Amino acid sequence: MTKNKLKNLETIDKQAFCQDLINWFVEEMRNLPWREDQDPYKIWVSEIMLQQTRVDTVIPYFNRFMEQFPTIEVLAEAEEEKVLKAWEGLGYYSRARNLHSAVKEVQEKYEGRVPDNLKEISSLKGVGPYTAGAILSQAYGIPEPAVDGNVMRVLSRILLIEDDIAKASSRKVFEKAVRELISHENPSYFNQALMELGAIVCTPTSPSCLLCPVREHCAAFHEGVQHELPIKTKNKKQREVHLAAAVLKDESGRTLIHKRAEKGLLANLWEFPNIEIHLPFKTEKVQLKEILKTEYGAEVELGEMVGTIDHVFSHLTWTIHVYEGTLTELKEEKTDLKIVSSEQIDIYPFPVSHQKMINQFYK
DNA sequence: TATTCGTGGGA
DNA sequence: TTCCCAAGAAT
Repeated sequence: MTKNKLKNLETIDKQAFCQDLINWFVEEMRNLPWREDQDPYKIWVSEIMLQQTRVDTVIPYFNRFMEQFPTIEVLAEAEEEKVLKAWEGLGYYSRARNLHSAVKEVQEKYEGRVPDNLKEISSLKGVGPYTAGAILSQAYGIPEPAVDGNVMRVLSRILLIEDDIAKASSRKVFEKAVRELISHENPSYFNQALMELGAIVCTPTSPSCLLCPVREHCAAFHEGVQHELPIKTKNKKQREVHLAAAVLKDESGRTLIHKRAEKGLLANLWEFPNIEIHLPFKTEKVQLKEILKTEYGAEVELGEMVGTIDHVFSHLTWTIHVYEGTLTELKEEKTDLKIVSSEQIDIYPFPVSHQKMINQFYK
């Protein structure tokens, strides 16, 4: 009853495949800042940043991050707010908080040395199956699979694997394939070459098969079905959320900002005070003024709506109606509220949606 | 297992 | 415009 999904593993010339793949990588690999040496810390940071994020986007963030936090020791002793600020604009901010937490654990529990075994490295926050394999193979030469989206796309074509790569369970199929194929002489280059091939040649929509170093090993190429793979089900449409936000200034031109909750969307980042609008209650302006008083202890004079910010996340969209106003009184001193000047505001990490508000309505 | 977690770029 | 995507992990 068990269908043999990896039928083409029996016929592929594994030795020749590895050789063709790695020889290509040696010639064509891009010069990337985290490839300058095999520092496990640099590889670790790069792999976290690269999760669901393009190489071109990561490069400047990685360089700045390494300048600011050059070693595990430095990062372990940094304030979380500084780490989030360095991550500002990169997205998926729990990556930064998990990395910071895990680096602290490595510093304390392993004397600052990144673990070189699957059990320990996998126990670190933010290190899942892919990242564990990437670090172990690239930093320590251990033949562990590092299966990301590239690897699933490439191998789905080479081995004609028709599992839905959108399903979490499919990753195991590809890990099994990698365990059969991986070069034990150079697992680092093998893993990186599969990803590099996916990024440069074996691309999602129009693979450059004529430039592919392993096309003679590729079942999909021989069948002419490379455009039909991988199989991937579509994702759902985003949920729409409406917000009303207030850019409030006190008599000296400073503005009120609020630190978001420590869990959930944009956790621990800062924002302008805002509320989600549920229709069809009072007008949003009245709701906003009311919440500012009850939840924030802020007495305000609100003007008319001055603009709209639209922002798209992967799973929802925000439409923010922006109100300007005057802060006349702030009753309590709360740690998640601050009144800051235009110079001080640059210290705080904001999501891109609120950076837009700073640029358009504050500075 | 399915959903939640960002952002910017390209088809 | 709309959709998908890009070196995934946590829950």
